[in-house]
Amino acid sequence: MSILHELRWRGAINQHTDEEGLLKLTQEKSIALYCGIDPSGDSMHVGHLIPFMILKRFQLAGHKPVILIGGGTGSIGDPSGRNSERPLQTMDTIMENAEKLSNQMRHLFEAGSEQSGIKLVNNYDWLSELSFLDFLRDFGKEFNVNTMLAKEVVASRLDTGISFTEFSYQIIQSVDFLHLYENEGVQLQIGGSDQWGNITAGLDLIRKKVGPDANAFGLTIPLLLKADGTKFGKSADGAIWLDPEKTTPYEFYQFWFNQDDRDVIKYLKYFTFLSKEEIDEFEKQVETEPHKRAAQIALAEEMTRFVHSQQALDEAISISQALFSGDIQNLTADQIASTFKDVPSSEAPKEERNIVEFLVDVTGIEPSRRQARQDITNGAIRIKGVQIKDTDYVISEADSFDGRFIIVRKGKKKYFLVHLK
RNA sequence: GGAGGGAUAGCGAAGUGGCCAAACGCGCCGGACUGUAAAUCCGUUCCUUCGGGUUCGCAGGUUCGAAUCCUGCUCCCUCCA
Repeated sequence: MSILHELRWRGAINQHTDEEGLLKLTQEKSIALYCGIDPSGDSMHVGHLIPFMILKRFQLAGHKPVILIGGGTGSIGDPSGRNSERPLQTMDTIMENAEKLSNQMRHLFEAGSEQSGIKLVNNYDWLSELSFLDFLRDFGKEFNVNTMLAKEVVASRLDTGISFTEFSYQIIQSVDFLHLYENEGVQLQIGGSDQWGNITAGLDLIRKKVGPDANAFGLTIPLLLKADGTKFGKSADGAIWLDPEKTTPYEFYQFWFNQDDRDVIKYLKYFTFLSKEEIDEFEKQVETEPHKRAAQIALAEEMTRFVHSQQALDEAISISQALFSGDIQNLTADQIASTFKDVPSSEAPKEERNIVEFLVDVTGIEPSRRQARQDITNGAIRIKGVQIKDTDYVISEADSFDGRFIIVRKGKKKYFLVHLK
């Protein structure tokens, strides 16, 4: 199965330029291709992962991926997918974010494979050297404002307004594509479906600068929606981050574990490197014995191992088993210290405390006394596995493990670890 | 520049002098069922020392009493120039 056929089977192709040509090219030789990310945040989240998983598939199929960190474009702000102007970030922040994203990329693309062949570039390196006059003379002349205005991203902003800075974004990204085409031999750019306009702008520029022999392509990936129609990867409390400091491996594991039956096969295709045969098998299992959650387990395991590590996965599994098997009473403090390190935690002084104060003032587990009392009355709060329904209950050392930890469970699935100091 | 319409809890949206801490829907948080799923059903959803306190764009005013009436201000939408 060729890489393009595989991507099609995985449902990962939204649109692309010249299908025939691209198919021919990718089958004939090993090509270089790129995908960019702007350092507007200090970590990727699972949504960002999508195009990069595709990049990785190209890599596995023998092609050469180039990852572009947009230190330059990030300082401008991509108007794609936005209905209002982005606030500019300081260069310090951008540089810091770029560094963090680079590290994440290295971790994802290099860990595990001894010779990765991955190339990481930062467009700040060439964009920052471009003078304003050179920009206008060398590139501005190739862009027709009418065409730029017609791009959906810009057109949708015409009534609310768009700054010249963001308007110019498509030119800047085009310069990147041209630069990589000329210097790195990059012939294909991939990205989310909102990048189509930017990608085609780049192709136009390449054709104008290089001439009719230019052989470059673009490919976009569909917007991933959940079965209930909402955006993938955003929970109520925010994005699921790849940075273990922001989303612990345990929470990350749980995120994938809890995916809807209707979505899980789609995600296996999108995010994992399991073969068609394996995924077909999971698809059958979801139909015949959904309660076993084989597909969700596979997804959670593959993703946690890929993004974090085998060790992080083992820990996530053992925390999950301890928590969801129910009886945590019998664990020792040492077991807790080693197993529960990824559960959201806080610190508390070692003293007796009313349960409401403990949940609100000491640990911040509950946002208000009213909410705390409500949850307690509803039977949603368990300390050391024991349901507490009395709002006057006093937490004491007897509720802890060896006077070192207190484990609070709120609702069915949320656990909190409190370190006693 | 002129004429109207609007701003209500996380969101949408009722309410046009007291019965309004504010209907209803969505979302959130709990609970039941289950498979740590979906759908469905139930409860809760400003804060509180449970006495009460602070809310309906912002600032004043009228009134025993204002989300509701009056004045000014800010922002948004529609029509005319």
